[in-house]
Amino acid sequence: MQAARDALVEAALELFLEHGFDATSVEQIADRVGVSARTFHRYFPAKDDVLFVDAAERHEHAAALLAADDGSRPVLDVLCEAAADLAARLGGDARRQARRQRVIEDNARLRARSLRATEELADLFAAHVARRLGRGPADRVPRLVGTWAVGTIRVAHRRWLADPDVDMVAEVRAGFELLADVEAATAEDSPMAAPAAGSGRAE
Amino acid sequence: MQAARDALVEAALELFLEHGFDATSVEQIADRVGVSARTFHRYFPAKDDVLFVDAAERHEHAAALLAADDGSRPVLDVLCEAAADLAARLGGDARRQARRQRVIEDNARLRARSLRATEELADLFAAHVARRLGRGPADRVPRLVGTWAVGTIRVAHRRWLADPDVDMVAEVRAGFELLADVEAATAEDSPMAAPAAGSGRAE
DNA sequence: ACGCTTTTGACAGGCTCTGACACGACCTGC
DNA sequence: GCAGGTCGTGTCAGAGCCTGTCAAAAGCGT
Repeated sequence: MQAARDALVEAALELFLEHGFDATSVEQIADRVGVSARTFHRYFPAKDDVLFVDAAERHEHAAALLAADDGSRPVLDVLCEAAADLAARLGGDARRQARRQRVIEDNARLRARSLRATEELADLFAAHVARRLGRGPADRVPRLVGTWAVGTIRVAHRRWLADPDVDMVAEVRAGFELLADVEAATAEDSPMAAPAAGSGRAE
Repeated sequence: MQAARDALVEAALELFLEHGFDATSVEQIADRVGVSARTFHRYFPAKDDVLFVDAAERHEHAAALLAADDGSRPVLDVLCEAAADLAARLGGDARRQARRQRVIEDNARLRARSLRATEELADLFAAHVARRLGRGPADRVPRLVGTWAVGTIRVAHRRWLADPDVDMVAEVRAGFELLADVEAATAEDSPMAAPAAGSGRAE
């Protein structure tokens, strides 16, 4: 049942905010919804998972965006769009997201796991850059660009968490503007690996 | 006893490589060294900690490097040096490090925690950039640069893990070369936030 | 109503981590 | 020499997370 699942997420969120993540047991969450702890674990393999249900689908959406890239625009622009989309979704359901993030933010283990999710995103981005550049997904440039791109998202996210008035999408775009100068290195026909800093960027 | 502690680390590493992280219990580790499980937990609050003992001191060293910055060189150069130093240490004790990393790499939870450590490093870098630029440590530019810098380290690290022949230090320097174009934005006297990059395109 | 599948609950067990208490070794000052 | 402190360690107990297994119950098509 999707309803029970949602109820569990909601109950968990409330309890986590009320007593803290570690201080609330799976049993308490299950009790509040009226199911057994075993049932909780059938929906969510681990207690943590109740907080990370939507990350997966956000990533799928980003992957779809990247897959739809027809190659008509610079790679960085495509990444920027995907990043902005992710940011919009992250900030979207603001009420729930904010609560969720507050729980995650003050628990080292959860923060770690959240970072893990962004690393997967970085791999996704890297794979796309690699595709566009005709290189391996583990090559230096794709990996770096992918990492920098999601780093930009994460910074926007953290700034938004600290101050809800921040416009995450604008933050992401601003970040990519700052990053945009490496563009020359990611152009399809550039010498690319060329570490010669002097490389004319304005081609 | 430092000896017992080291012995525990060593035994844990062996067992983890042999049976996997989850499949080895604290008791097994303790048994191999000849102490009780309770003693293990006295040295290491959690089983995971046995793998992350040295990260802290690496970070302290990086912090010291940054603190020694006299401001005579561009910030990015300073970050690059600190990053290269970290890379050298990461690749240093190669035998042990490599085993350690192999264990971490094929376990999602440990990967996550490892990322958490690099996030702390990002904050360290961001704080230094902020100091140099006279801005707040949570401001956009410092955070972004810090994040990108440690992202660069992480990419170098991952590439080294995948292929031990990769020179991590060179990898880091190459990464910073690619990133170096944002340098203008981090110069002390630049308009900095100015998103008006010369790049004609965007949005 | 009859089976089939899915969902749920109950019980059992293994593991991690923490807390409380005891024992011995090793100082230290009287 | 000896009382008292501390430090490392062991033992025991307990809470909590997670998993496996089995059985009951609830949908659902026929």
